[in-house]
Amino acid sequence: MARSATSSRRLKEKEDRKERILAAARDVFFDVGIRRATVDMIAARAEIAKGTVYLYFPTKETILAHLLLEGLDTLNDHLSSAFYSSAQLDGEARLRWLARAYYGYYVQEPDYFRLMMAFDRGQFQESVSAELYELILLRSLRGLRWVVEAAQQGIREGKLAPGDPRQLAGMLWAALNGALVVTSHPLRRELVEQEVETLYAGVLDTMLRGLRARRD
Amino acid sequence: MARSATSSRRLKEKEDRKERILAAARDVFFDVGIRRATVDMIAARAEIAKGTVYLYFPTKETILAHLLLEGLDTLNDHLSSAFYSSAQLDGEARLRWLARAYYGYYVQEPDYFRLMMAFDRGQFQESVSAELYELILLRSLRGLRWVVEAAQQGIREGKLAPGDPRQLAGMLWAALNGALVVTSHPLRRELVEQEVETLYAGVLDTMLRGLRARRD
Amino acid sequence: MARSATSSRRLKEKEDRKERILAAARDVFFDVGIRRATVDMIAARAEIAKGTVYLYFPTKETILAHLLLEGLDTLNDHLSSAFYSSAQLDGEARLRWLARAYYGYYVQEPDYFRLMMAFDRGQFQESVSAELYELILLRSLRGLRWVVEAAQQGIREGKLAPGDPRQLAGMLWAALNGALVVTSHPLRRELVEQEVETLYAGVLDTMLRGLRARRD
Amino acid sequence: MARSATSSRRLKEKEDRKERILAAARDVFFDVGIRRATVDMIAARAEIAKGTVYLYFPTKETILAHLLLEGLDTLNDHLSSAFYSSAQLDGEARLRWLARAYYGYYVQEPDYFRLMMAFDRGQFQESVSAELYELILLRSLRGLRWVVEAAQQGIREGKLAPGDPRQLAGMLWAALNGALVVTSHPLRRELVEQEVETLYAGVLDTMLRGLRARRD
DNA sequence: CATGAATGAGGATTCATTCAT
DNA sequence: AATGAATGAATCCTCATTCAT
Repeated sequence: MARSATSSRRLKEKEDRKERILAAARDVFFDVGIRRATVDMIAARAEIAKGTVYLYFPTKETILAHLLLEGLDTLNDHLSSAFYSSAQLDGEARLRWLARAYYGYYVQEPDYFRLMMAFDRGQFQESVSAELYELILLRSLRGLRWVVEAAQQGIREGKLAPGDPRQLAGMLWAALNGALVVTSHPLRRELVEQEVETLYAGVLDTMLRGLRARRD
Repeated sequence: MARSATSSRRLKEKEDRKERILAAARDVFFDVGIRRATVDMIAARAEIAKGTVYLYFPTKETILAHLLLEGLDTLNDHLSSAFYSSAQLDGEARLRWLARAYYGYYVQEPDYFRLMMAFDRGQFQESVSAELYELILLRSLRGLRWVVEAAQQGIREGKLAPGDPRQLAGMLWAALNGALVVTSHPLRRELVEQEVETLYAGVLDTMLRGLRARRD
Repeated sequence: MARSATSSRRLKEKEDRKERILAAARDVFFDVGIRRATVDMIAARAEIAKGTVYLYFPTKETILAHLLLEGLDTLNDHLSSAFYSSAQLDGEARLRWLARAYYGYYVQEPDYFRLMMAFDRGQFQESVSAELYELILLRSLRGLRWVVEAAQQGIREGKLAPGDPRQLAGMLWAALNGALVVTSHPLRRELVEQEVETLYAGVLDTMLRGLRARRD
Repeated sequence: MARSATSSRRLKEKEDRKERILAAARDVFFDVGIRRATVDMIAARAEIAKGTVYLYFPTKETILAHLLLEGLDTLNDHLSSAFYSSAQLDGEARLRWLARAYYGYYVQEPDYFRLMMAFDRGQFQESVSAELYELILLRSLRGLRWVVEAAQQGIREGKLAPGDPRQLAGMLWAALNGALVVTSHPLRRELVEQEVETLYAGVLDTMLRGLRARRD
C-alpha cells in the first residue's frame, strides 16, 4: 500500500516533469520558431538540465510530436463542442458550426496551427516512434470524425448531395485548410490579396452550396 | 564581330554552368529534402568545387529561389496552354481546364510542386534579395492571372455568380491547393483516406457547382 | 554543507578548464600570432573538442580579451609593487621605478606585451561584450593610476614642473611605450639601430629631465 | 631605334598599369581597412581582371608594401621640405619643424599613417621579397636622416646635450611616434584622455627640453 | 533520477592564388 | 599580356546527443 502510494506519487512527479518540459518547449517553439529552437533553450526555460530532457523524450522531434498531440486535443475540444452545441441544427448548419470552430482554433491558437502545418515529411517520420505516429494519426482522425458525422446527417436529411460522408468531409476540410494555409505564407498571402477571413468564408460558402442536394 | 562571337560563347558557357549547378541542386533538394541539402552536396553532384557554386549564386537560398522560379515557369506553361487551347469554351469549362492543368503539373512535376509548398516563412525572405523575391511574386501572380481571366469570363457570361473575379480565383485556387497539400503529407493523406485524384476532382466539382449563378 | 563542497569543487573544475583553454590559447596566439590563430588550434592544444571551447568562451575574440586581462593584471602587479617599494623616494624617483617596472614587464612578458599592442581597431570592439570592454579599460587605467600618483607627488614636491599630473603621466607613458613599440617591429628596430634598453633608458632620462621644474 | 621606342612605350604602359593597381589598392585599403580588403575588390576598382593583378604583383602583401613605399615617400617630402625651409634656424628649432611636419603628415595622410603602423610582424616579412623589404627599410631611414642631421646640428651648436645624434633622433622619433600611436587606438585614447595634439605637443616640448645642454 | 560537461560532425561562406584560353 | 573561371583549404560557430558522476 505504502509502496503503491509512493509509486503513484513518483508517477505523478514524472508526469509533472514531462508536462513542464512540454510547456517550456511550447514557449520556445512558439517564440523562436521550430527551426531555431534548440534543446538548450527548452532545458533552460524548463529550468532543468539538458540531459534530463532526454530522460523524458528520446528525441527533439518527439517533443514536437507531443506538442502536436496537445494541439490536436485542443482542436478536438473546439470541434466537439461545436458539434454538441449544434445538436438541434441540420447537417449543413452543423458543418458550418464545425468550420467556424476550426477557424476559431486557427485564430485563437495560431501557434498550434502553425505547428500542425509545419511538419516536415522526412524529418518527422524518421525520428518518431511508430506508436507515437499512430497516436497522432488517431487523434487527427478524431477531429475529422465530427465533420464526417455532420456530413452524414446532412446526407441522411437529403439536404446534402448523396455520397460517401467521409469523402465529403475530406473535401470540405481540405478546401478550408487550403484557405488557411494559403494565407499563412507571406508570399502566398500577397498573391491572393484577401483577408483570411474573407477567403475562408468564401470557400466555406461555396463548398457548402456546391455540396447541396439538387432538386433537378 | 569576332569578339562579339567570343563573348556570346562565353555567356553561353556561363549560362550552361549555372544551369548545371541548378540541375545538381534540383537533384539534391529533391533527393534529400530542402532542409538536409547542403552546398557541399550540390557542388559534389555538379562535379565542381564548392567555391565555384558561390561564383554563380550568392547564397544557398538564392539557388532555391531560382529553382522555384523554374517551377513557376513550368507551371505557367501548363496553365497558359490550358487557357489558350480552351479559348472556345465558356468560363466554367476554362476554369476546369486550368484546374486539370494544375493537377497535371502536380503529377508531372511533383518535385517542383513540393518545392513550391516548402518555402519557409522567415528564413527565406531574409536571405534572398528583394528583387528576386519580387520576381517570384510576379511569376506566381502570372499563373493566377489565367484563372482570374477565366473567372471573369464566366461571370460576364452570367454562368458564374457575380463577384470579384480575383476573389473567386483566389478561393478556387486555395481550395484546390488545399486538396493537393493535404495529400502531399503522409500523415494527412492517411487521414482523408482518399486518392489525391478523387479528392481533387471532388473539390473542383463542388467548388465550381458552388460558384454557379443561381436562377432563384 | 556537502552540497556546497560539491558545488565549489565543480566551480573549481570549471575554472581549471577555463584556465586550461586560456593557457592553450596563450600558447597558440604567441606561437603563430593573433591573426593566424584559430579555434581549432586552441582546442587541439588544450586537447579538447572544438565545441568545448565555446562552452567557456562565446567568441574567439573573447578569449583574446581574457588573455589581455591576464596581461594587464600581471602588468599591474609589476607597477603596484614598484609603486609601493618606492614609497620613501621622491616623485621623480618613483616614476623611474615605475618605468623600470614597465620595462621589466616588457622583458619578462614579451608575449603579453605583444598582445597588448596588437589589438585591432574595429574587429575587437565589435565582437566583445560591452562589459568586457569596459573591464579592460578599467584594468588598463589601474596601471596608469600609479604613474599619475607618482607624478602628482613630484609636482607637489616642486621637483616636477607644475601641471596636470594625468597629462604628465600620459605623456610619459606614451613616450616610453613608443620606445618599446618602435623596437617591437623588426623593420622599425632595424631603423633606429639601438638596443631597446638603450633607447628606453634614453627616452626615460630625457622625459624626466624635460619634466623637471625649472628654477629660472 | 624603333624597337627601343616601342619597348619604352611598353615599359611606360606597364608602369601605368602598375600605378593604376596601386591607386585602386589605396582606395580599397583605406576604404574598408587592410584586413577586409580583398584582391577582388582591388581588381574591380582598377577595372582589370583579377589575374592581371598577379602579373604586376606576386602577392597581396606586396601591393601593401608598395603602398607603404608611397607613404614613406610622402612622409619624406614633408620632412625634407621642413628641413630645407628651416635652414636658417638652430638645431632645436629645426627638430621642432621636423616634428611638426611629422604631425602634419599624421593629420593630412591618416590613411598612410595607419598603413605604416599596421604592418604585422609575421604576415609581412614572409610574403614580401627580401629586396622589397630592404627598400622599405632604406626609405624609412631616409626620413629619419633629416632628424639625425638636425640633431647633429644642435649638438654641434652646443644647444643640445652632446651624444650620438642618431641615438638622439631615434629617441625623439620613438617618443613622438608613441604619442601618435597611443591615440590611434580607441582603447588607449580613452585611457590617456587627451587630444592627440596636446599629447604630441607635450611630448615634443618635454623631449626637447630634456635634450638641451645643461650649463651646470 | 538528475546533471551538465563534452563531443565532433557538420554548415555556410570567403578569398588568395592558379592556369587554360 | 590579359582574362576570369575555378579552386579548395580555411574559418568560425552550432547543436543534438551521450555519458561519467
